[in-house]
Amino acid sequence: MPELPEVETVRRGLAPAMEGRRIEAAQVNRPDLRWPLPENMAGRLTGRRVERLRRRSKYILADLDSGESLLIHLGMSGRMLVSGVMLGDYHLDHPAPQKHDHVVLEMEGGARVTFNDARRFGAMDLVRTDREAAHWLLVGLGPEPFGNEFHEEYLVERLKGRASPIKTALLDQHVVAGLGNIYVSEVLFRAGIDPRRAAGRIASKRIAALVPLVREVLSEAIEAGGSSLRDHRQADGELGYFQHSFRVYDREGEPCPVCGTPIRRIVQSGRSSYFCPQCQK
DNA sequence: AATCCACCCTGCAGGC
DNA sequence: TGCCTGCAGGGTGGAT
Repeated sequence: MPELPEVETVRRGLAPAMEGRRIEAAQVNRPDLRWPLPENMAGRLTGRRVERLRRRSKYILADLDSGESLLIHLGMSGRMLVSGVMLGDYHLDHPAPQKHDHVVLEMEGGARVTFNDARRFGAMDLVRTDREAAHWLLVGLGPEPFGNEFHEEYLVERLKGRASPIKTALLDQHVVAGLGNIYVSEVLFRAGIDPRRAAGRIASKRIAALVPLVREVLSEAIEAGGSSLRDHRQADGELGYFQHSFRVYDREGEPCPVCGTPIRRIVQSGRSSYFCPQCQK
């Protein structure tokens, strides 16, 4: 369930169950997800204390007291479910094992964290924390949308001369890290930019305006606990609710919330884009 | 460097 | 409790 807001929501949901606690047992049910899992993963996790849970782009990093970090990517369908903890006034019991439960961590304190991923586009790896920036999955990533390195001049410069559509450019994790198919459509709607326009031919002022809009959309989505499409859930089983705030995504044929023109769906680089043909030029 | 697109895998909805 | 197609929030790798 993975764009930046969903991953951040998962991180926040896992933190109380994991941070400061030891992994008492680790069960690894298959040798690979999208790529092979690291050598002796269960052994390298067992007995280790999770010092911190961090997020970089769409990755979660669990820093262990061994000097390694567990790198987690949810792919398209990955979930991290917490059980055996209190949620408000009631206790979340451990569910029966599900098909596609690939990794199960039993935490000190009684919590269980289950990684379930039907499509197996997700990934896990162990990396030395002090060398994580050089990890092959992280090394080329662009700046964090909320970081200081993501600013107007940067984005204008980065997109200068690019012939690819602005939709494709913003999906490129080397340009800015963490946006995905939903939030790019939402950002471009708010910016009034047609997703088909060549990135390098859009006025600098309009490109610059994307920076605060990216932050605005992502902030609102995080605040809402992410988006729950197709039954995806937060770590505690709750549903995010930003999907109710989509202005164009997944709304083909519905009236534009601004002008009433039917929202259009097109395919770009094999993925759906949604936009208002009247408001976005 | 930029761009295109086949591919990885399973599940589900919709049409027949 | 059919069969088939298309679609799904991810990203890589090879070709051009």
